[in-house]
Amino acid sequence: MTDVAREAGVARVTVSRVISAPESVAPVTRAAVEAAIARLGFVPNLNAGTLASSRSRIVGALVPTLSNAWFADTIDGLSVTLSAAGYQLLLGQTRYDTREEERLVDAFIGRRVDAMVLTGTQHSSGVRAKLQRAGIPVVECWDLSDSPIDTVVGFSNTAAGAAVARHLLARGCQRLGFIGAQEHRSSQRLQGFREAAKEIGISNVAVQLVQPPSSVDDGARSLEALIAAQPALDGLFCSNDTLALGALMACRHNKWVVPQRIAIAGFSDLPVAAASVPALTTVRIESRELGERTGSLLVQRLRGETENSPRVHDLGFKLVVRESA
Amino acid sequence: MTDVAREAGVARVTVSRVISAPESVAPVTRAAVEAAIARLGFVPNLNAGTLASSRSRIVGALVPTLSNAWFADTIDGLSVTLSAAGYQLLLGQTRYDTREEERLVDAFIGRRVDAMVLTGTQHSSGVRAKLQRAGIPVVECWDLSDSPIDTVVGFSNTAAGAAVARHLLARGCQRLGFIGAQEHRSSQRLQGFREAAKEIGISNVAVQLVQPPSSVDDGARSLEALIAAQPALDGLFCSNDTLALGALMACRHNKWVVPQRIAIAGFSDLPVAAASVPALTTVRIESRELGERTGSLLVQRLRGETENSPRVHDLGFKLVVRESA
DNA sequence: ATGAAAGCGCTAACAT
DNA sequence: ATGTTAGCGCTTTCAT
Repeated sequence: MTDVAREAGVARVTVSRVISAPESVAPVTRAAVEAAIARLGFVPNLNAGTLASSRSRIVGALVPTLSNAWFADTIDGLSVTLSAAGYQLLLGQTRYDTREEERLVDAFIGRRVDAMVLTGTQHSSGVRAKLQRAGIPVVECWDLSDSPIDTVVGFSNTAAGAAVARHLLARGCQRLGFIGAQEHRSSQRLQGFREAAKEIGISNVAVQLVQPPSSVDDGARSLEALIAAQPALDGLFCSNDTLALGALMACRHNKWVVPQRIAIAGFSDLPVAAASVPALTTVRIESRELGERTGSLLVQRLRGETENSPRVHDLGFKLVVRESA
Repeated sequence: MTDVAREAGVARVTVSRVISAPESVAPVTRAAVEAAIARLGFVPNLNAGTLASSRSRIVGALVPTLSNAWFADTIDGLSVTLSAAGYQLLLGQTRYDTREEERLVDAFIGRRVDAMVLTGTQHSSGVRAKLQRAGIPVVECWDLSDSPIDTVVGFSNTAAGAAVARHLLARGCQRLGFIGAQEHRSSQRLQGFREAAKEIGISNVAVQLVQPPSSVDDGARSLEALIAAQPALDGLFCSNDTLALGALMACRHNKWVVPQRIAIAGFSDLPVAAASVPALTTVRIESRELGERTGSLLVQRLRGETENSPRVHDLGFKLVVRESA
């Protein structure tokens, strides 16, 4: 930068201003500086800027894994929104591990991110404390919460689970099953599913849990296990579409006709859900919008447009009834 | 840090050493410093460290979009590998746009990333020049190249396309079609596909191109357009599984029996490819491994283990023959 | 509209 | 094994 200043015959601050607040510099001066920048191929060191200004223009985001299309879509939406506003995205994967989440939060705070995005609303007290102490905007997404760290953008996983149960029961299912990953949002869906089933007197749900991240094979194996234990099963809720697709595959292998023999519902509405045979009934989550909304909320906050926006943003969900249930 | 030093009764450097090279500090001193760090809840400012040492421990990665599961998987593998080695991942999406790629490269260099990962081997001269000038390790992935910027980790897209053509021809297809996204790697696959077809005298390939990122619907619509123009089409190559799944969907709607009426092959082997009906013949790319390999190569380089490793790493591909072709 | 001075919080290089 | 000094490349604040 000193070089650019010398080349343009101005002080270093002026170069700095041309970069971060061009309109505060006289057009002639600005042109000279810009020419010098171009001539020297100068790329400002943003870390030095961060150090001096204590604003990094980096947002940190944590997801369990990118291998699940729904989280990848959320990050896609987030990344586009942030990028358009001049923010960079630092990404971490927790692998559904609390200790890893805490480690990453530390690392990101060490980098002085301007804001953090977390997946889910269950976090260790360490994470909550560190984030609070950092004093930066935090968005938790993919669920709702009564005690958000700061802001929440999501939907009610229990309500979604309940909606699926009501649908299966309405179409006449009597013996319900559930296949889900061992993680919090999946448990919430199960809880809602159970409560709604109980309301009409069905208190027995056959449950099969798998280690996240869940695979198509997990879904197939789990359904076979479920049917082995409970041959009369006629209604199945899978906590995500990947598992549901696997369950459909198991049905084809075993000639269990869907939805007659057994009705199956998934969760999240992957693009392939509509293309499966039979087409998958599922709960649509607008994963990408979730990320976009998170991003624009954060950008507003960071711009200081502190409009007293609510702490909880419920984006809802939608039961998409196709052929499988 | 000054606070920690005072609290522990040592100089600031000592605190610095406890953090970055603990073994160079006497156990007693170290314990005192660690206690002080814990007491004050001190989180070192990594940007200051970057500025002073000119090592950021950040790797920048650029993909066209995360909404394609194959790229998301590559980033997943990359992220895990880098994270284990103490590196953070700065992520950007180019949206298949060269200008956006260049903008992001600038932004990442400005952040003084220690290394860069790019998708594909076609980049503007500006990008090449900037990266060269930055003097950092660069890995281009998802293709091979004769003139890599630095290192390449991928496979031959043309060879993969040729393999698909040979397979379709071997099973008796006579009138070939291709559906692909308008982007370079897809074109490479088409090129290989065409060349292999020509070798046995078939020089006519009906082509339908779509704007990336490609969707299931794109695949369905494209096949219908293709068949409208060329009713005798009996062999189809889709440049990715998403498009192929859409094509299968169109076949079901129109009662075109697969593979008898028309054989269909996809690309990348998404988990759902095996679950589709009929099961999709495709080319398996180990997307996740591709990211892991990229990460470990980079970590080696950054550690200075400059072992004269080759510049081009061909991870290959595998034709997976299922039911659809 | 432009500049001078000071300092952000670390690490490198050289002592001791 | 620990400390001293200098400086990384910016932005801030206050002048002019």
